[in-house]
Amino acid sequence: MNKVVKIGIVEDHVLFREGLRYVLSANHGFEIIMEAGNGREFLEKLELQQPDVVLMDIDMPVMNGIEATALALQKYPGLKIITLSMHSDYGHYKKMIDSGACGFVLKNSGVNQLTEAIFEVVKGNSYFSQELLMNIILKKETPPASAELVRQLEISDREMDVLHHICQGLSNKQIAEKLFISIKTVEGHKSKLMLKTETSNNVSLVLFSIKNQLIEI
Amino acid sequence: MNKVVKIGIVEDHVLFREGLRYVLSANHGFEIIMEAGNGREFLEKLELQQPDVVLMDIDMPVMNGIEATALALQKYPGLKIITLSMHSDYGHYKKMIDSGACGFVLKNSGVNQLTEAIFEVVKGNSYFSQELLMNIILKKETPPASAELVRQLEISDREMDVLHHICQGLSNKQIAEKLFISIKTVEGHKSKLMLKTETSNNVSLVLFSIKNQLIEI
DNA sequence: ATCGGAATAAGGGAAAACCCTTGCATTAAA
DNA sequence: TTTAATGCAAGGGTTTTCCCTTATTCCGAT
Repeated sequence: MNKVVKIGIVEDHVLFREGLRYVLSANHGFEIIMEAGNGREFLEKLELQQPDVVLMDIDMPVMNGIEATALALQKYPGLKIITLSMHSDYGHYKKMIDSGACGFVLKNSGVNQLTEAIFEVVKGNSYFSQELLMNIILKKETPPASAELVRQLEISDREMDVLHHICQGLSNKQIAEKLFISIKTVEGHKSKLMLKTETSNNVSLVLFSIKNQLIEI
Repeated sequence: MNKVVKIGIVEDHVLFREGLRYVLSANHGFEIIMEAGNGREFLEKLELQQPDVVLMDIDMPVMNGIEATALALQKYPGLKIITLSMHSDYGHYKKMIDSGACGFVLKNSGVNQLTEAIFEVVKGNSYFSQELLMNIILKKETPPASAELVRQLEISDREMDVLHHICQGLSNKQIAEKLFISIKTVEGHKSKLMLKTETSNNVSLVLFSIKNQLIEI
């Protein structure tokens, strides 16, 4: 299986496209058989000839890469489409995956990565730039420093105890029994918590705690 | 910069360790200069000689890889530690990152990946197995199909209306005013919701809704 | 046409939550 | 040592929620 990989480039920036053609041509395993400046143009040219692998930009005029990918795969399910974008956020990643792309390489990656991505998808695997994946994971991590917030709001240890129990869905009575204090005391702590978090009832207090990662759910 | 990379292996399964030594030795750029069966043993041997790169298992007797990594880097900050584990979940990933590991390769990966990881960390980069990262991202995606669940629980449209308002932190009274119905009706819907979701109060109902993605927060 | 079931709406009374206030102990400042 | 501040605990009274029951409408089935 050492035949030449036929590649299509869909990218609106002419200079970038030319650079891409140049660096990929250096590899004798690749042959660029098609170029398009937007999704619509790509779909038209796709009727004439089908590449093995398509390098697809996302942001393009007339028709973007997300639509183009979905439509192209509808007609030619065997196509391997690698997203080539500068966006490394989850939204773009998700949309391209949903459209059927089997790879995602960032524009600021080296040629090596792109080359590897092409080889991987030809083999039937998927390839996603490490940088992209790590970026997504990092962004998904808890943004606010919860311990920090607890200090800022001046929530005491005992109040945190009560808060944890509230966020388990326990009633004041149940919490009182668990902590060996009266219901009234639980209510007292809860009132303080609602004051400090500027919430008005049980639910909004729990929502605040979840949103600000004061508790785990 | 073409000198031989000195490698340490910390892994409690002897067979796996031997296999690892064998496949890595095939590469003349690598030299295995140390092996240890657990974190404690590794730290002791580390006093005698320091590898460039350490392949570190997580689950080990006496001292696990998380502790060992943190302690080793405390004393030898220049060490490059690559986690070598079968666990591809976020928890293990996070703990090893926090301990200071600069790479993570799954045990069921090929030698190529491990080799690349070693080269990358030697260059000062980090390396994380694509499989691991994708697994983390996939697991973080909303698991249950919420629309499905709504149908399963036979939650009516009106009940969903009420649920949405409850999950905004509104009181029954406020919801009643918004929906132009009496408080009693709101309570009725809420009771039905609690029955269907098997929850016992406002908070547990909200928690259930969040966990099962019935609502957005 | 009528019957049964489900969704919607609402009432009464009991239980729980909420709000305000007080007492007490510990700690820090005057 | 007194004073002030803070966290914890709890009571009284009002409001809200919870639970059980009932009425009405709509709709599909007999």
